[in-house]
Amino acid sequence: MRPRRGVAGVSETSQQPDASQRASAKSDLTRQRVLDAAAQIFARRGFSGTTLSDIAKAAGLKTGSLYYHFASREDLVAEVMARGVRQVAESVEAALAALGPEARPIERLRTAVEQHLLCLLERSDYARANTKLSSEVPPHLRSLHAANEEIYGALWKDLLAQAAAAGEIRSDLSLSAVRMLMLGAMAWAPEWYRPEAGPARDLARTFSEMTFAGLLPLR
Amino acid sequence: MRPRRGVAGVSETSQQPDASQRASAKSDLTRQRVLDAAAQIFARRGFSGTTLSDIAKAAGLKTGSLYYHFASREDLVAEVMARGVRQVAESVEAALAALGPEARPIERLRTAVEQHLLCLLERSDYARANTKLSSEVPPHLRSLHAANEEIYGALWKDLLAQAAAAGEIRSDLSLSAVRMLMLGAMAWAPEWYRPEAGPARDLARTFSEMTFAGLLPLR
DNA sequence: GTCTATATATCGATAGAC
DNA sequence: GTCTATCGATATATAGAC
Repeated sequence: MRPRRGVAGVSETSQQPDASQRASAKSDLTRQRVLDAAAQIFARRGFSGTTLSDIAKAAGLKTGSLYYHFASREDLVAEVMARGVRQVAESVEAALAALGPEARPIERLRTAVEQHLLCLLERSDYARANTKLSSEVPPHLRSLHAANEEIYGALWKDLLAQAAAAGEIRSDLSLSAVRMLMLGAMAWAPEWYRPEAGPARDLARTFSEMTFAGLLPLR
Repeated sequence: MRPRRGVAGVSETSQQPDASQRASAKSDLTRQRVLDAAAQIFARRGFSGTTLSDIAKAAGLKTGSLYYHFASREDLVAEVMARGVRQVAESVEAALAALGPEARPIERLRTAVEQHLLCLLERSDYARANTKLSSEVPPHLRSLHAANEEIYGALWKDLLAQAAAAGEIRSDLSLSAVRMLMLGAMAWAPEWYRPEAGPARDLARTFSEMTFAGLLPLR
């Protein structure tokens, strides 16, 4: 049987909260283990390079057992992707919040760039899996996922629009082209980045320097 | 039976050049049709999203017939990828040659950027297929392909190194990081670019402007 | 909840007729 | 050269024991 989900699976009127919570806790823990394994493997081998048996083995289960936790492979993929967007969004939003309300738009934009890239490179298997999966996944899953990406994309539109409105970035370039080019450069980074070549922080700095000040010699 | 390849399949001592050329021409034409169909479909649906029967159908053949022209799916993929790198390299090299020998390094670099992106966006299914496949393909194929990419990568290393040596771009940034970030931004572009949003030339201009002059207001 | 066993589908690849 | 037919491997998914 499949466990009830929603509202964290906790029955509000239960007389034995401990028992019901413990039962749900075991299921949730396994489910989490499966998701973590899936995110890690999807991030490395991509959508079609990853089978359910790969994931089950990494999570210490047999393939058939996955269907207790997920209705289908698509459902599992969709949840990994949703978590991926959410983790990046939360990372970036937290860093922006830490800047405080008096931060200038350009500083907020630079913070977003560096956090997005750091999250992708060294913080989250889910984030890496999401970017990789989003370019491989069949149209059906892609459109299911579009709404999540849209919300995060709106944050970037705002950051760029406000920087432009404040005159802190150029206004003669298409902001949507700029946004996609920046996100693209970062999305591709996990494909070639090797930690041995240097810390991710340095790469993030290089990227924001190149993006904001450009490659031409400083005047 | 498989047709002889190499030296364009033409027998130098044949008494009936017409006949032998016509025979090889038919095979070569079909082979070309298969490759074109494969490049187009791989570019759109990726490695695992594309089956041999998809390709055969698009080329007007049955699946089994593909094996007359290619020994395996891997061989077909490898040839599509090899052509992809070659087409981009030839596009860029032709544009560089057209600049003439007196062109300054920064101008050569800008030309390479714009040609690379244009080739990816609107010139070549093979180029698009190659970038998409290279991030999906199993390790075995990836290393087979590494040598081709290495050669093209060397062209970019040269362009950047010479621009830096001439003092025409900044020397305080890691050139290899810069190179990969630029190639990555362009590699991702086919994923989101829609011709309705504007000509590819404009996008190429936006990218080179952003890369060289940066997003900060012009001083 | 997880297991084993199996149904079902599909893909890459091969063999042989034409 | 292309076809039809089919083999063998592997993947997702299901059923039922424990």
